[in-house]
Amino acid sequence: MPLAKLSCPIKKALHAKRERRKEARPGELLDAALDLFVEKGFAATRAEEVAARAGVSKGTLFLYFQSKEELFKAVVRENISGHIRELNAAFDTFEGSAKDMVVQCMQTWWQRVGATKSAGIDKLITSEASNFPELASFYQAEVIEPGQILTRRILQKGIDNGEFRPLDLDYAVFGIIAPMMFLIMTKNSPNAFCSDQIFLNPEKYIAMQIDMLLNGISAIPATSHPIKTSPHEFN
Amino acid sequence: MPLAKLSCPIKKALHAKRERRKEARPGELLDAALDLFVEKGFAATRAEEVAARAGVSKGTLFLYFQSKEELFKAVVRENISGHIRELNAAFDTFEGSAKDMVVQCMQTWWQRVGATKSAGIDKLITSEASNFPELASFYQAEVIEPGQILTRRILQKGIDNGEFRPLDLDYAVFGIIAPMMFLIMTKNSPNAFCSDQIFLNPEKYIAMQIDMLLNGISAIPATSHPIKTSPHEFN
Amino acid sequence: MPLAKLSCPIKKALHAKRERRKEARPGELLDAALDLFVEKGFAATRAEEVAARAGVSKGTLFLYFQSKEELFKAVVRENISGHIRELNAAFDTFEGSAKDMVVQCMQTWWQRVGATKSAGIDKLITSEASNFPELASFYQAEVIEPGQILTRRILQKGIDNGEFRPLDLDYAVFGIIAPMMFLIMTKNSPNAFCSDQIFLNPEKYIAMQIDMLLNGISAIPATSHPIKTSPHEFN
Amino acid sequence: MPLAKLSCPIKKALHAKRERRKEARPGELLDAALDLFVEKGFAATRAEEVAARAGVSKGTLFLYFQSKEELFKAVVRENISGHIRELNAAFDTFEGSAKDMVVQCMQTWWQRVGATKSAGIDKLITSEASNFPELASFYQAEVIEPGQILTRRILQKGIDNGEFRPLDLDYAVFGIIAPMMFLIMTKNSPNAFCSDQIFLNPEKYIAMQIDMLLNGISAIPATSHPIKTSPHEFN
DNA sequence: GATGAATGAGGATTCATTCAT
DNA sequence: CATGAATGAATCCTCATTCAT
Repeated sequence: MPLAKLSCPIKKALHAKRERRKEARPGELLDAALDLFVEKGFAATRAEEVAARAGVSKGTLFLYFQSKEELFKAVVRENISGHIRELNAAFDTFEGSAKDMVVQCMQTWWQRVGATKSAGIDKLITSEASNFPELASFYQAEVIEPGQILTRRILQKGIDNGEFRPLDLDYAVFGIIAPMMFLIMTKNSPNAFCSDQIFLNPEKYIAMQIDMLLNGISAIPATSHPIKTSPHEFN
Repeated sequence: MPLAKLSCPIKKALHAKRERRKEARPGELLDAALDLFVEKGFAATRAEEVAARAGVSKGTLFLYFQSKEELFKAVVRENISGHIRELNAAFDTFEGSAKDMVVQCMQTWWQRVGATKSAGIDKLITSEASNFPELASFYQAEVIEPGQILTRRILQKGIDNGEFRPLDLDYAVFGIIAPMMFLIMTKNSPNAFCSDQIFLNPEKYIAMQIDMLLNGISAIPATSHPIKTSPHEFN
Repeated sequence: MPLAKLSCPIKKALHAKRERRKEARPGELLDAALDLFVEKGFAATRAEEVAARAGVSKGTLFLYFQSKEELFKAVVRENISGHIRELNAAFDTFEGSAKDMVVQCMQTWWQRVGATKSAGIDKLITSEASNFPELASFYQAEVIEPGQILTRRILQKGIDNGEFRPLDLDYAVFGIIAPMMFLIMTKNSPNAFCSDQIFLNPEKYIAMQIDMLLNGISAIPATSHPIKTSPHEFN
Repeated sequence: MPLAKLSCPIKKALHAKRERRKEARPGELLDAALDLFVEKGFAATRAEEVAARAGVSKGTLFLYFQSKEELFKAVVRENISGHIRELNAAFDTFEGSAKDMVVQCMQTWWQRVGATKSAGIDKLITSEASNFPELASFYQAEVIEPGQILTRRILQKGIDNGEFRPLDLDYAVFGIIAPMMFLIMTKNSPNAFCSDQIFLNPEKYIAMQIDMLLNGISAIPATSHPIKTSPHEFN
């Protein structure tokens, strides 16, 4: 009604914008929800807040998502998507050494996934997995396993061509995965890990982890270093 | 006043046997709370549920803890402070090499902290930190920083005596911390990481991580391995 | 989530017809709250009861008032501020004698304030003041002091023009205020003061009080009547 | 147990004190309850607080009083007692004039009743009457009516002997009662009436009220002063 | 009798969800 | 479709009352 009587161009612009928005609503809601779920957790995020951040009313949220739980699931499903698939495809055509591939894979993953909001999903899942078992298995199938398979392929290639020493791949994959997951956690749990003194620069962190991963920290590395319970035990 | 007016026999039957065990209550409540907080998160855990699991009534919980939040803090204090302090003390009297110390430290930490219920708290914190800023800084001061300092001491010792090559300690510490945090996450987010096929054996995982940490994965490790953006980039 | 799972016809029947009358709600709630607070006191009045009397649900009450205490304050603000201000304004333009003004003021106050539900608030305050210090000072500033100032102005005028004998105004004001407060108390504590036999007619009561106030009860009044401990003491 | 092994005199003293106390308990509880009920109201007073102030445990309170309501009733009944009866008896043997009697009665009542904790009962009743109808009628019968009868007797005597002009006693009694009730209210509702600036001296207040009651405030009192709606009305 | 630990009904408040406009 | 007023189940917490010691 306010704009009803004037048919100046601005009105059309507004309507056009609203039209476009109509299409975009679910996406805006998902974005807002992602932010808030990551920041505050599922339970502590209020539906109204999500709506407000998306610029719509509470009612509209429930127009697009049956419930807060469904919204949560949609957020996860929407964001888990094909990043890993994409990395896998890239691997198929990659020409360099396995070492380069490790470097490339970790750096690229960070740029395309870890540094984006999507990474918040990983944190979300770890927090809420037990309250949403079905989501957890979805995540398992969509992210965890493909990620492990990709990692495994890279390591296998390095072993095959003599770049890497023989490794138990079931466990070695976590040499790559663990530091990246840890980075996500620190990035997405602002108060938990990052005091003022300790603040990670992601690129430097990744570089260092790659360095340690490939070369270890020992000055004179032993190719075979059997770990056993040391004779020097803690009291 | 509630039951005051009916003094029929059924009333007595309604009351569970009232045991008076003032000394034991707080501990039982803390145990119950730890279980539930770890399992479901802070917000999703109802006060009454905690009480029920401890075998007491709602009211009794609030007899010992001013609020649910205070209960949470008490759980944290009870379960995590001291562990790191203990490890630090152990370090002071340790005789072996820095490598042995790394091995020992990671294995001992796992046995004494990581494998226990307490470790669930670490996962909890990452989820709830933003909703409880003061708790987060408490955790920061009590756990994160002491842990980093201990790790740093060990690495420094190894560098000093030539066991380890020179390292940027600010980042190298995460070579030890990250895999352990990752292990906690997987252990305490049962559905998120551990499908039926992929199930970690913690000791084996730790051994492998130590192996990679000390020796890296390269067949012919380069003592200096500058990481740079590879010429072979992903598409 | 509550009713989400049952979508049987009975569900619709459970919902009372939902009327949307945003403008009207606060007023209706304030009226209901006034009634109940006056009748039962602040603490003994349940929020849900107020809502029910206003014809809305519990939740709606908290939509308009942040808390029960805020509701209480709103009731006070709505009902008592302004009355005294109004009387003060009336005084400014009053033409008659001071005596007439006393008469007029007491009668008008009764009609406009004392006889209305608002007066129940005055009684309320005396009961709940100690539990709501900030409310008490609000009341003090908004009602008590302006009331005293008005009373004092009237008496001063009468003294100045020789209608009244010289009086210690700090205390004389209560010659007017006390009987009116007493009237409020009796009117709003139905069981406490008004048995079947003894039932006050307010207008007659006020007339009588005015008569006694202006003329006293002595047959041959002494202009100066120093009160001292009488030689005839009670045993 | 702490004192079990020493049989020094101090132990006996403690026991002796406890013995004596046992008799006094209900009285101490009633005193504590009176204080707290007057100060905070019925609902806002916690049973435990009453017990604590009486120096006993929560359980003990319910040993002597079936419920908080019964405690309240006992407090009222205990304190309403024979003050008025006493004043009535004093009147029977009083020798002085009716004027002296008014003076005496008001001053004595203040000293023996108004200034004591018992007066808190009057405030209590006005606050809680509607929640405790039975108490209200008890109060009515024990306090209000005897008080009015006494007042009436005094006034009647003054009229009979020509000291007072003819009065409608049904209303004139409140010329004496109202200021006293008002005084009680102000004294027992600390925050409601007494700001820093306005603080009543009871004796001075009573003297002034007596002065006004007996003599009025007019400079030239008219024995007959018919109150009617003045031609000068407030706007 | 006295104690105070334990109980649980009750009440304030929140917030996901509904639905009249 | 969009809105936001209205709803009421759910949850934290209090405190009168009970009862084992």
